[in-house]
Amino acid sequence: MAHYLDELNDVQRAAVTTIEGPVLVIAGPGSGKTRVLTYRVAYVLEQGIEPWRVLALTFTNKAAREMTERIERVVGPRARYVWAGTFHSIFARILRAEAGKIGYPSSFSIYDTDDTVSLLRSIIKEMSLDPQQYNPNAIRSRISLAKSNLLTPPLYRANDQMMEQDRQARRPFTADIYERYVTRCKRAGAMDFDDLLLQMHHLLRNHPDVADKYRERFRYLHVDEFQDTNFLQYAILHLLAKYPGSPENLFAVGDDAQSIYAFRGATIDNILDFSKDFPQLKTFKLEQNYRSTAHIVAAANEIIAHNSRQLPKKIWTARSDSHKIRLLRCMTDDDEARRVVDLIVEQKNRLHLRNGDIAILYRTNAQSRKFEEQLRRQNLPYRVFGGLSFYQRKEVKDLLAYLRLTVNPYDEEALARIINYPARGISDATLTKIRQHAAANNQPLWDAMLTADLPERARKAVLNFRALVESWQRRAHKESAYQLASDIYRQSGLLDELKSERGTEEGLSRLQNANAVLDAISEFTDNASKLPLNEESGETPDASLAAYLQTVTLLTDADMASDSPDYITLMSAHAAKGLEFRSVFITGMEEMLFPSFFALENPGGLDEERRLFYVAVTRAKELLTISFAGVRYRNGRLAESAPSRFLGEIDREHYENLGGIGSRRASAEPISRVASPAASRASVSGNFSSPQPHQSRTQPTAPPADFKPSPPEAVAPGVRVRHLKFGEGVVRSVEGARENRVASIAFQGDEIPERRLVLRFAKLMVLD
DNA sequence: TAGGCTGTGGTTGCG
DNA sequence: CCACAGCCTA
Repeated sequence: MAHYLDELNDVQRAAVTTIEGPVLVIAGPGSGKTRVLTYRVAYVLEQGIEPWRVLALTFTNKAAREMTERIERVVGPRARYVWAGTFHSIFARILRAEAGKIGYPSSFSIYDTDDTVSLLRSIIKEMSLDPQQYNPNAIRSRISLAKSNLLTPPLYRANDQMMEQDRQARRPFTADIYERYVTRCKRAGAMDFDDLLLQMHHLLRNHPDVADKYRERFRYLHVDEFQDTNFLQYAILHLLAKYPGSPENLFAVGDDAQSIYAFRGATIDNILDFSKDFPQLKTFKLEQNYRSTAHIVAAANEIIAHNSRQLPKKIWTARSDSHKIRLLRCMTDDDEARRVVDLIVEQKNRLHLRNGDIAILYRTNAQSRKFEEQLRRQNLPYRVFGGLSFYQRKEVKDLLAYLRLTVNPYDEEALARIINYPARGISDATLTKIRQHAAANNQPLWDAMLTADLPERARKAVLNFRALVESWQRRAHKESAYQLASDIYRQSGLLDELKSERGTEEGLSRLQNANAVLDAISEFTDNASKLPLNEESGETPDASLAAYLQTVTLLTDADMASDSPDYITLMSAHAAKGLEFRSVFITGMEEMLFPSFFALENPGGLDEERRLFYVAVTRAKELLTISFAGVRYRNGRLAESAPSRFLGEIDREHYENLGGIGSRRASAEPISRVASPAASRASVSGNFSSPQPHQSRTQPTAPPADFKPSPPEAVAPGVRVRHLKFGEGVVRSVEGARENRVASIAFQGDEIPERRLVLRFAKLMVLD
């Protein structure tokens, strides 16, 4: 038996060595999922299977790359010929080769979300619909939902449920927008992200010769993060794996408890359908967690037990040494950021954590700002993930639009973006005329540029621009992508435009970003010449500009190499999936934020939020800190908030402290110090209110009978008050109005001279 | 034609 | 509060 198999436990090894027939691995957090997937591919290769017969579909490019690297370590450079990538990148590659069969140019454009939205915006405008009512983003997700469920425009119209939903949302013309959108994408030779899947499905479905070819090629199919696949993705897998005479070698790894993309169309039904469609299915459950210590694993189990629909499993860990979960009850979001960062400093000093061991997680990206401010104050290096991606920056998109137009002149989003940027005398009015002309004659903008009736000056400018692009097009097949791209960069005027703004910090960074695109193209051409696509067919390496563009559109920020290796990670809980850190801070654990306001309105939304919390908690290896604030800015308004119901779903034995505001004393002591259960119970003050009915175990202790909270209005400067936790004190001052009133109170024997309590939130009893 | 100003809307997010 | 779209003005 190969050496690497010795690194696996019994269940893992059984899964890895079952290489014939359908296999489902239910892999709990930290259970060695990546290792199983990697070794399984290695094992298949060791049986003498050619690497190009192995397909491995992952959720992110990063996961694919990591997997390839790890396989390579086991089996050597052969690993590079494995078809490992995301659904989108693998299918883009196949579609590029087969584009002619489905009526697309092989250099088709890929529309990203911004392109899609901007196209929808123009369609909505052309149709004279109200953009308020027909919110382009809402329409976009609608179309995405349709495509993910194989609903083409005619099927959409015939679907009573979809049509009724549109009527109820007062968007009855959604189907018409959808139809136009599809026509326009086709005319532009463009596919959006969903099309990469949908067209792949069409290709396999309607072209038996193509289907045979890829079924023959891919004898071993692997899917990572199976719980996050949607109906369409599953349908494609089904086409590839289920046919007469198929070996049905489909190996799927996932965890229903970590499904957090239902809002995007992912469906747990895929896991259930899997066993129906493939009756030979063998299922393995990986339940041992190698990542986290005991309290973290136990807390995670308790959280997920509150969900109704899930596959039964019990995650356990052999690691008993364990810190308890630390709670930070904070006054405001500013206070929260300060205390989280203070605690990070303390953890670094006391436990010798590196920055890279630490992550701050939050529900919404907007929460990152306050943490950034505090981290800067402490001079701690950090990196924020999410938000505006590199590839969404204006200067990057502008340059890419020039390149796209060169490769595919019918790409209307690219054309509209740069036809007059930098300014070259083609006004909005001119573009509108070209658009109207194109619409009237049902022809692409590129052709309409020649035939539209324009005033002489505008006409000249348009023809000049067209000639410039044509000069690049003629070179596209002959020259290297890099040479051509750098000429386009200069000749388009984009370089000069960016150079003229490099005086400011922002302008300089824009110039650098655009330059970075050229560096990336240079790197791409180098790499492509090193690695043939396919050793079997002898396909030549594709270093063309078109190939680069189809890759780059599918990249995200997470795929960029980092220059500073040791930084604190700031990201949304979603983005943290698949990662692990020694110390994790989950912040903003408040009702209406986590769980989000939105989730509470949708059926199943609460369960999905709970799974998200489960994912966040299980990122922590040793230290888990959860914070929440009584008051935070939301949409410019100061809003109060209650602790998240999810906090009450964890048994208090796993908490080091309960809402321990002001426990400066405690924080000076080792975190491993275990608070006595009695002390913990006593310190919980009735704020763990939970709307969930089935939580008797974690109901808060009632306050003493002689404690009657006074109305907030009764609290005024000078009066003596009692607080359940801090004891007696004197009110020094009161600021703010109504629900935002905050009192500064000096409590007897308190190490903090004055505490600021939000009156709507704090329970205070006036004593005189 | 470009920049400034006002109004509006605002989860989560892989490709 | 903050980002952005669309409108208006110089």
